[in-house]
Parts: sequence; C-alpha cells; structure tokens
Amino acid sequence: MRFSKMHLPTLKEVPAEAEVVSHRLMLRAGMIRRLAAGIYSYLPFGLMALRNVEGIVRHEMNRAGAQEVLLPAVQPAELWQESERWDFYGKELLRFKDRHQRNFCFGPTHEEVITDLIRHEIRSYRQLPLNLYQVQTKFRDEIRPRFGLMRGREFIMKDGYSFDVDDAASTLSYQNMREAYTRIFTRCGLNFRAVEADSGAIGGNFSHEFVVLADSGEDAIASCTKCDYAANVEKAQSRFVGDETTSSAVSTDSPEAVATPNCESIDDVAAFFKVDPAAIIKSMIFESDLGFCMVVVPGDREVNELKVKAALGANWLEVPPPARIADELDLPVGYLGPIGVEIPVLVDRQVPYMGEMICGANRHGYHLRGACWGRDFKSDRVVDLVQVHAGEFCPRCDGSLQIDRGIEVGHIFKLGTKYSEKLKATFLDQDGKEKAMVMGCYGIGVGRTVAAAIEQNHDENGITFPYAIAPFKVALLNLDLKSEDVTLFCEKLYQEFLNRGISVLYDDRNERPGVKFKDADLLGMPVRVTLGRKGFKRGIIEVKLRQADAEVQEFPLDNLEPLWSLFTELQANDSRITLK
RNA sequence: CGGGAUGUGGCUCAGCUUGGUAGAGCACUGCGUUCGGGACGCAGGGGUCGGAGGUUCAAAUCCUCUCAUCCCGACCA
Repeated sequence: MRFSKMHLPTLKEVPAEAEVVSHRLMLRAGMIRRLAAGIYSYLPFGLMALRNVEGIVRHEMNRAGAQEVLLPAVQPAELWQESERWDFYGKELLRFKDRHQRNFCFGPTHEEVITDLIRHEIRSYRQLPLNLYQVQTKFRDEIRPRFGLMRGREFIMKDGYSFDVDDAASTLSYQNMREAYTRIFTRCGLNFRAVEADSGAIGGNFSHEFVVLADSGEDAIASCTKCDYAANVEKAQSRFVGDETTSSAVSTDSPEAVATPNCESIDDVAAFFKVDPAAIIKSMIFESDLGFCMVVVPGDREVNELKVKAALGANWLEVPPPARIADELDLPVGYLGPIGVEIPVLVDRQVPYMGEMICGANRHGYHLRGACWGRDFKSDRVVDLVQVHAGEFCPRCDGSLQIDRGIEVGHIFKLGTKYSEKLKATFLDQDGKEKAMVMGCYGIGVGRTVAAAIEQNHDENGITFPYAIAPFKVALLNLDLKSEDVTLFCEKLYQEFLNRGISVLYDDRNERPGVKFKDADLLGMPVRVTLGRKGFKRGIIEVKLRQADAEVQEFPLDNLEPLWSLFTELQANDSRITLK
C-alpha cells in the first residue's frame, strides 16, 4: 500500500478521551475512532490488525477441528426465556422490539442460538463430537465501557461451542481448546497465562481465563512463584496456616463495650484503640436469595464475594444499603459485630486464631473490646472468605503467591448440560437412550487482543507490533521523492515486496524525512527499510527492526538477498508453534 | 446506579474568577523558501462557545435544567 493513497490519519497530539496507552496509540495510529461510548469505527490500519488476529484464530481453530459458522446477531427473546437468561442476564442485554412488538435482543453471546441450531440437527452420538465457532460483532451494554477497545460495548468476538456425548469427551474438547488458545496467543506474540477463573454469568463448573500480563489490566491474577498454579484473585485460594500462639491469650472474662463515636471504618477504629487493623474484625451484611447473612473477616482483609456466594450456595449476592440494614435488621452499619446477631454468620477461617479482638457492638457509637471466638460468638460456617494477598502460601505446593495485573483476552468454559437440558438438545447414545449433550464454550476478544498486544508492545515512540499481527510487515521510506534514482529504486523495491507477498507500507508522501520516521515509529511496522539520496550514493539501503530497537543495518543495493532472508527468518519464527 | 471531572474551529487547549470585538498552537487551502527525526514565511478558509431556559442594556463568562464524554467502584471477551 502506498501511504499517499491510504486513509491513515495519524495524530501528533493525544486525544483527550484516551487514558491508557493502547487506546491512545490506537487513536494516534489511525486505527479506531469513537462513535459513542464503547462503540468504535475501525479504520483501515486498525482493521488490518484485527484481521490478522482473526486469521490466526481461524487457522488454529480449524487446525483443532472446529468449523466456522456465522449465527445471527439479532436473537428472539423466546430462546432466552427458554434458557431462563432473559431475566437473569440483566441490563447488559440490549433489548428491543420489532414492528410487531415482539421482543428481541442483540446477541451478547450465543449459547442459546447455537444450542437451538444443534438440537434441530443432531440426533445421534455418531454425529458427535462437534465444535463450531464464529467471529462476530457482539453487543453488551456494559455499565462502564472504557479504555477504547479494551472494554467496548460493541466488540468483535470469536465464540466457539463444543458438543460431546459425555463429560469425559467434553473434557477432551476443553483441553483441545486450551491448547489451541495457547497456540493462538503465542502466535500473537503475547506474554500471557492461563488462569483458573470464575465462570460468571455464562455458567458451568470449570473455566480458564487467558490473561495477558499488563499493568493497565483490569484483572488481578495470583500465581505461584514455584509451580504453575495461577488463578484470578476472584477465585484464588491460598494454603492456610493457623497461628495457634495468639489464640490463648485472653485477659478478660467478657468483652467490654467502649464508646467509639464516629468510628465507622476499620481505620477509624484502629486509630481509636491504637491497634493494628488485623486485631479488629470486619463484619459485613450481605443479602442473597437465601436471605441476610453476616460475614466476619479480619480487619486487614477484603471480603471475596464469590467465596461468600459459594459458601452460602446462593444464586446472587449483594451488599444491601445501610438504610435497609437498619430498617429490616435493626443493625447500625459501622458498628456491626457477630455477637448476638440473629442472622446466619459466616466466619473467615483466620478469625478463630485472632485471640482477643475488637468488633462492633451492634449499637450505634460502640465497639466491644476483648471479644473471643468460641466464648462470645460461634459459627459452624468457618471457611475461606477473603481475597488472597501476595506472599501467602500456594495451595498446591510450598511456594508463595504473587499478584499481577492482566487483561483477559480469552475465556474457556465447561458448560456441562446447563443449556442442553434447558433447551432440550439431546441425542440417542449407543444404548438408544436419550441424553443431553455436554457443552463447552470458548471466547476470544479479538479487538481486545489487539489492544493487549499494543499494551504489551510499545515504547515512547509508538507501537512495536509483534510480527504476526502487524498490519504491514515493513515500512519502506523514500526520503528523496525528487531524486529520480531513489524513487525508481524504491518503486522497484516496493514491487518486489508485493511480488513476494510481504505486506508493505510504502511512504511515498511528499513529506520531510522527520515526518516519515515519526510515523513509521508510531505505526510500529516490525521492519523499516529506508532509502535516501545519501544512501543511494553509497550504494546501500538501511534496514532497522522496530521491536528490538536494534542497530541500523546496511545492505548493498545490488544484492538484496540478506533482506529477503531476514523476512524468511521473521516469517519462520512467527509460525513456529510448539506442539505437545 | 453512586462519587469526581470536562464540554470553546478537525485535534490539543487559553479565555470564565471580575459579563462588553472569540483567541493560540497543530491540522487544512494557495504561493514561495526548505528537505536524514514531526521546517519556515506570507496570504486564506473554518467556531449557533454541547443543548434549552433564565438573569442582564449586554452571557463562552452568572443561575437552573438537560445531554454527552472521561476517570474511580459492582459486570465481562
């Protein structure tokens, strides 16, 4: 492509709307433009990067035995009512009516549609397993879209679904996809980890997230420094070592009420008593489909709501507003404690080892000092309820955990029979018995993958695209358009790149050299080939790799074989995938 | 939905406190000079100051409402 003919509006200044690096660079490099919050147009340069990621995804999915389909984006409400997600999915589901006042939604995901398709097509175990995928625009009316393509409302997603005869076969499909995903993100040139995750609204019982490590990521992941254990902090466990030494030191017979005016937070209370927050217990009220409950954790820890939800066996969980707690339970938020409450109390496993502790008195303006586990309050539900901290012990080995930030670019789930039972996607097995298919689902955020790649591959001058997803592999810079010799040679070189199938951006604009260098850096083409009058006189072209910030190499004009072998090498590295 | 902030030529922003001729840089058009890391000169085009209402002789500026966008918390590829 000739730069002079391409719609590639690079920006010198950073648009005010962009905060994170990838968003800024994607705007500056003329890849995307915002239409509305979380809704973006893809410009040619950006679309090329997306298509490259899609290409890798398709190649690896097909190699893994999946087949591409394309399902409708607009879906009838009936299907969602059948799966009972019409109500469950909430406001993220964009709903609308057609001219006959029938309810529809714009698909945020396609379990219903694919299951509906399959239930009409598959009758026999002989037709299984089956793995279908698509690459398509999704819409989720996110509460807070942000960071450009990182969390858009409209976004391009690869979603795939597997159908198997039983759980064992489904596990094979899952592992097959896990390997395919590993190849995909490796080929995209990303530094990522596959981590254990919560399965969220999609449901099911087993899932992994593929997380690209980046400080700007929205997710926190805990991983072991020694073994390969890695999990989203939402899900992460740590091995508990109770410290018995503190549990016996009891100096009083019963807790003592102390007036603590205006001490409604742990920090206030810690300052008031001049103790460490770890000596205070944090008591919180949660409401779920099973009613109210109190959750008690050490004052220096954060409650992990997913663990609470799991411990309760609840379908949903939320923190009720203080007014509701006051009205319905007659408890003062800010002065809550586990002693004497009538609702179920869940206690974090560390609490019994805290010895004498301070807790709320359930009376406005008062706390209790010298409260003891066992003597003053008890619960038969003592479990792990807090978020892991860095430095805690790995649940699998004797290593410790570290916390990193990351961007979730892929997520794979074992769904079980959740959808196939609801939608009656059944088949006859070898015994002639009717069974529900066992499903899995597998997503990749295509735009987010591009954003994550930029997040991980940039420097102060711009993007440093990994070779595989770079829209152009090479930037060819003609520094002296007016020099016939130089231009003639550049034109020849340009044609040669095209002949060899190496995608090239030929900067033939009537611009000063500085502009061309700046744009080449910003746009991040992996290889930069420069020819100017000076070089031509000396009989050389200059070649520089963008990513390594390498030295400029000089190749003779009359022998470009070293240049071509450089590309052969880059191409080979790109597609060399480690297979088990 | 809470909390914080911002809306002024295509982009980045000043002007607002203390009401009185809408400004700068970049970008754009023309001409000339430049030409190896975002050049310079001259001459141009382009703005209902997010929108509505109000106060006032007079509103970008003060007041009310509204819309949009961004950032911090619950959702997720």
